[in-house]
Parts: sequence; C-alpha cells; structure tokens
Amino acid sequence: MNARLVADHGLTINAYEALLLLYRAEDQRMRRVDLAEKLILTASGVTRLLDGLEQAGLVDRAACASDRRVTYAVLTETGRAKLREASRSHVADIREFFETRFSAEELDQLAGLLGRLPGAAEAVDEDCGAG
Amino acid sequence: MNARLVADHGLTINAYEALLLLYRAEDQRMRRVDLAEKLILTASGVTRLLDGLEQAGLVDRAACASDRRVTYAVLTETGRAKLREASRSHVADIREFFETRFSAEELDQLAGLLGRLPGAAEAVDEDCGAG
DNA sequence: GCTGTATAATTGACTCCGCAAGCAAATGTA
DNA sequence: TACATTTGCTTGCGGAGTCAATTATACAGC
Repeated sequence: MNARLVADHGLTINAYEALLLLYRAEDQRMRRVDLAEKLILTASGVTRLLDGLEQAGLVDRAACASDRRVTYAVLTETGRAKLREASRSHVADIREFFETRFSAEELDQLAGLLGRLPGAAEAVDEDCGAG
Repeated sequence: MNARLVADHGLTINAYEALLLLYRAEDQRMRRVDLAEKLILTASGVTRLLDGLEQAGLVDRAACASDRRVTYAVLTETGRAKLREASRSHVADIREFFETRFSAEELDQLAGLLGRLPGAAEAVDEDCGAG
C-alpha cells in the first residue's frame, strides 16, 4: 500500500499523512513540532521529510509572528492538488483492503477496538474532496 | 516497545523475530530466503540482519549438503540465551500493553479479527521457555 | 537587566533497509 | 553436451529515520 503510493504518486505514507494533516489544519499550516507529534517522528525526521516536500513544491515555509523560533509548514496549491490526486487511489486501496476481508459489522468492531490505541484519538478519516 | 528491546537487549524487533523463528525451526536452522519471507524483508535485508547477529555470536552459518547455493542460519547457544533473556521482558511488555487497554473478551475479538490479516497465519505466539 | 532553563528547529553521523546488479549453483531444454 | 533460466545469496548505492550536538529564541527568577 505504501508501495502503491510511492509508485503512483511519489509519496511515502508519512509524506501523505503530512499533507493530509496540513490540509485539515487551521489555515492549512502547522508547526513542525506538532507535525512530529502527530506523525510519530522526531523533530529531525520532520525537518527531513519537509525538505523533500518543499523541494517538490508541495509545502512552503512561513514564519510565526509571535515566536520567532517556529517555522510553519504551509500546504501550497500544488500540495493540495497532489493530495487530492493521491487520495483518490489511496483511500480506495485501503477501503478495498479491509472490505475484502471484513464485513461491515466486523469493521465497526475493529474500529471500536483499535480506536482506543494510543494516537488514534485524532486520526479521523475524513478525506479531502477526492471521494 | 522496539525501543525497550533495543535499549535493554540490543535487539531490534526483526533481530528478535529472527531469533524466535530460528528457535522454533527444525534443528533451529533456516535458509535465508525463508527467513526473509517470514520477516517480510528482502534477501539483502536478511543478509545484513544476519551479519549483525553473526558478529554478535547469536547465529552461525552452515552449508547445505544438497544445494551448495544455500547457507543456513543456525541459532547458537549464545543466541538461545539471548532470546530467553529478551523474551522475558518483551513478552511481558506486549502483554501489559494490551491488557491495560482491553478486556479478555475484547482481546479474543481482536485476535479473531486481526488473525485474518495476511501473514498472520504462521505467527503463533508460543514463547520460548522464558515465561 | 542578567542568568539559567526550556523549547523549536537544524545538522552530521549513524542504522536499517530496499533496489538494482552481480555471481555461483541448480534446473530446464534442445 | 551446450545454452538459457531460475534461485540463493551478497554488494554498492541511496532513502528514511534516529540520536546527539548546536543554534536561536522564549521565558522564568532574582
């Protein structure tokens, strides 16, 4: 599934997740520390991840007025487009993976159980207009 | 959990799993290809993993009489000891992780559901005498 | 206003692992 | 026999991520 994402869109799972988090964030921007926490990466991991996304033009930097230590990562228009495009197939892949293995009822059970695992609280599965 | 394993015993999850697979295998030896398949690694990944385990004296090489291309990985006495030692805390860690979050009944449900995921078939959770 | 500590981000050195390529042995085919 | 293909394994290179150290800023307490 990661392989599909990489092959079809040149995005790793973390890159995809980062774009998605930014998409959902207020003003489509986040501090790097917060991204690190959500992605379960270290701060340096995020620096490196965003290096790539910036070079690809999917994400931009912005300064913070109230705290000059922080740099925001901001989703660009290119980034939004990329996310929509990748979303289309990725969400379908995931759906297929689970729906070929479990019934709707079992999926509810699974979701209920796994939803209690650490970090699951915020990971709601809204998509991003790509249906 | 991986972090604990590394910090306490100097084993990555894959190293631990490799020792466990060897422990359970007939004559406590396996072909590298087969290890790769079980560990979901490439052949080169296994070569590198076993390099480390060999240097640490946990695993040895043995030739195959009937096919001179294959090299077996064989668990050494040191390897068995290491596995027992790591098992003690690792199994306890996993147990604690799940038992603090789910009831016995929920664990049964989870096991039933997740057991149907690919690769789950062979991953039985016998331990190795470390209780 | 200093001084000390905490926080945000980056960098260099490292590990783990995959991919692509290569070698050697086994197997298939003519 | 001779050649092609497959299989088991290793090696060079590169990506992704961690850790430890460093820089810059923020925020105490005195």
